[in-house]
Order: sequence, then structure tokens, then C-alpha cells
Amino acid sequence: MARKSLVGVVADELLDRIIAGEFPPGSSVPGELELSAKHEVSRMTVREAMKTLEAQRILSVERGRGTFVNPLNRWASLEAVLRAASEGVNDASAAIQLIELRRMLETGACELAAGRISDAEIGTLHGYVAAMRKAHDSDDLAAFVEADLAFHDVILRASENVFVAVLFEPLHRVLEKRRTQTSKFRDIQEHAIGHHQAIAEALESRDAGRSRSAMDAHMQQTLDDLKTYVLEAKTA
Amino acid sequence: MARKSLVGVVADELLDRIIAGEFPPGSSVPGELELSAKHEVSRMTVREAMKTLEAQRILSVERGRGTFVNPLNRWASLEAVLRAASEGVNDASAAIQLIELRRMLETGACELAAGRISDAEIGTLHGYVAAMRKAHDSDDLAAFVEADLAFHDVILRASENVFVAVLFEPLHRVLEKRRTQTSKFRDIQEHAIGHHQAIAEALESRDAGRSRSAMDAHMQQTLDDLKTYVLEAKTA
DNA sequence: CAAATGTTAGATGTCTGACATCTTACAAAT
DNA sequence: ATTTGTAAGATGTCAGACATCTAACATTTG
Repeated sequence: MARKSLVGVVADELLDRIIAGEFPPGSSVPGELELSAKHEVSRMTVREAMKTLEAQRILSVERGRGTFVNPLNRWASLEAVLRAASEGVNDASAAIQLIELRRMLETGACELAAGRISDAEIGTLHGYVAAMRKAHDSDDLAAFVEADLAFHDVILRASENVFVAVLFEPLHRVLEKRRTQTSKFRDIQEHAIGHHQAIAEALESRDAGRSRSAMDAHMQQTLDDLKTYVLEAKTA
Repeated sequence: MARKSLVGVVADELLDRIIAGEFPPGSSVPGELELSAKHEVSRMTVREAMKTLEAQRILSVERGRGTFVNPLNRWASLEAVLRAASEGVNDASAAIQLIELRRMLETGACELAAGRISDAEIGTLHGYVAAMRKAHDSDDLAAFVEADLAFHDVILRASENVFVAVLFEPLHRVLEKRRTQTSKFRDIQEHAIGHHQAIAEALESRDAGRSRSAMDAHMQQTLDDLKTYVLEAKTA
């Protein structure tokens, strides 16, 4: 684990204070000098921390006036918004919203991919389904998750839309922890294998509507699994 | 127009050189000292420029080794990817991909909004449609575009999904120039009014599928308009 | 000879202190 | 009452220094 640099620590702590509501949107954060005193670092270190938050559109720096907090809907960092949205009891709501978002992108990408996917990629998809089946039989969780992720990645690339891939990347990173968590259950694995098989066949038929529906069904199942196994378990 | 700070200039120029292929993904960019000499600024200025690119996941800085260019699919900035994707003759392709992406998010948000939108918001939607009609009659382009944007914004909020709003924000910013461009044509305005009317009515019925279809038809029309009026005109 | 260790060059990380420039508020002059 | 001057406080930039990490090479050691 790489130790965080001072800049990273300062940026994190400042973001925490913002999320905690100490500096609401529109208000200004303390000046660079004040922050450098509070965190016991030099002004340059504070400036670099500010620059990272500014690049994520969390802060707006105005020369001569100060540094201000942007409203949450202008933040450009999914991770930061996720941290803000997971405060308090909203964690379950945030998890559901993330899957809703994933559903939009994955079903959309799948619909596009139907008209663009190559025969070789179809073959690769079937290969990953077989890998999932094998991992399921030998009870290899890591291999199962890896094949699952690779399957979706092929479809994403086949959609031939760079921007979808870019927006999906941070989502992927945020969800990958949860993925391993839900894939632990053997019956969920069985459901997933069936859905992936159906998706691969739909894409093979090059039918955009059918491909979309197949992916949509998979996403619906994922949402149901999350509610049933993860969120319910948490309340118990 | 606010003059760009030196940091912004350095960051922009470095990004340009990266996009031009001078530093391909995986390779390292020149050291801070070398860059500060080339751009005739201090090392701190270069560092702050690097920090902004690092925060957008365009660069990865490794202490003691150097600073490296990330593959494009890991970049977290839609704008930067757009700049990279618009190189050469791919501009038309990039424009189409952007609308494909918008289609996914808007249709998805509309589908969610159908089950969550309030009566007051429905009223607001009809109000904006009326405003579009009025702006069309009085030939007020600015008012037309404003009502159009506000209409979509209401739906986005009604979807009650923070993450969709976050991902949509940079897209909104990128597309708003083009929006004014296409809305110039009076027959496009007429098409748009009809579609917005249909979307509002679909949402009023609280039918998720119908709402999705209505928004999807609108997006299809937008795509067609782009191809017909903007892209065709460019080749002429 | 091979493995462990020391050295050094080059890169990023951080600090200190200074000056420049912009914004705002307030006081003074017209 | 309007304009102008002044000063305080904020960010922007600079210069130079030292610390620390990495990688490559040289050296010592078993």
C-alpha cells in the first residue's frame, strides 16, 4: 500500500470537512495560509491539494476573492459524490442509484454493440460464459468474478463508443468491491450464468432490441440480488 | 473572459502534446525541471499543472521514477477525451458518439422519472413546452434553447439519481454549443416542440415504458437532425 | 562466481520566504 | 453623491534549498 503524500492527506481531510457540511456549497473554504497552519504544512502543499479538488470541480478558485465550494451536481468525481451520498443512512439508496446508472450504460452499450460486434468477439463472450461455468463448478470465486468483468468489458468495447467507456470506468472501480461480495452466493452465480448466456446469444443474433432486453434482465437481477442478499443482511 | 493562469496554459499545452501523440500512453513526460525550462515558468507552476492532469487521471505521478501518461480509457475528463477523439476526421464520429451517450442517460433518467415525478414538476414541464412554443412564435432563439435545457433538467432531477446528474453535467456543457447551433432551424424547433409535448404527456401518465419511448424518439430525432443539418453542411 | 551492500544520479515531495496582482471595503477628496 | 486613493486580504508566481524515493551501477563479501 503506497503511503499517501501530504498533498493527498490535506485534500482528503478538506474534502471530508466539505462533505461533513462544514463548508456548504457556495461558501468559501479557509484561506491557504489558515489551512497551512491548521494542517501544519506549507502553503504550497495546501495549494496543490486545492488544485486537485479544483480539477475535480469540487472547488472554484477565484483570484483575490477566495476559494469556494461548488454545488454537488457540478462535481466531476463519481468517487467524491459517492462519499458525499453515502453519509448517514443513505448508503442503501446510493448503492441502488449506482446500479440504476450502471443499468443505463450497460443496456445502452449492449444495444449499440448488437450492430457492431464481430464474430470473434461473440466467440470470446461464449468463452467467458464457459469460464464462469467452470469457475462455478470448481468453486473459484476470483476466477468467476474475473470472467464476469471480462464479459462486460468485451461488450463495452464492442459498442465502439469511447465516451461510454470513459464514464463507465469510475463506476466499474466503485462497483468491483460489491461485485465480489454478491458473487459469493452460489445461486446468484447460477442466475448470472444464465443471464450471460442469454446476452451472448442475443448479441449473436445481432438483434439490438433483444440484446438490450437480455442485458436489462441481467441488471434487474443484479438489483434484486443486491436488495435481497446485501441490503437485507445489513439490517439484520 | 478570464485570462488563463500560467498553470492552465502549461496544463493545456502539455495535454495538447499528449493528444498529438508526442507522449503515448505508458510513456513518461519530461521531468518537471525540463518542462519548467521549456515553458519558462517555475517548477512549482509545472507541478500544479501536473496536479490538475493527475486529478483527471490523465497522468500518473510516481515518486522517484517520473510522470507517465495513462491510457485514454482511464481518463476521467470527458472534455479531455473529447479533445483527443476530435483529432483529424473523427469529429463527426465523436459528435455521434456523444449523442449516443446522451441518449442512454436521458432515456434512462426519463424511465426512472416516470415513477418519481411530482404533479408540480409535470406542471413545470408543460410550462416549459409553452415557453418553447412562445419563443418559436416570436423567433427568440435564446429563450427557446433555455426552455429546452430547463425541460431536460427537470426530468434529470425528477429521476432522483445524483450519479446520473453528475455524469450528465460535463456532457451538458459539451453539447450546449451544438444545441444552439441545431436549434436555429425553424423546422427543427417544430419537431422538438412536438417531442417535448409527447414526453411531458408520457410522464404525466406515469408509464415508464412509454416515457422512455417518448424520450428515445426525441433522441433519435436529435441524432437525425445532427446528421442532416450539421454534419452534411460541413462536408459541403 | 553470486549475492548482498553501498553509492550515486535523477526524479518527485516539501519547505521557506518573498514579491506580484487581483478584489473588496473604506476613507478621503472632488 | 460620485470619484479616487489607499490598504487589507486573497490567490498567482517565483527562486532556491533540502528530503526522499527509485533505479542503475559499483563494490564488497561469502
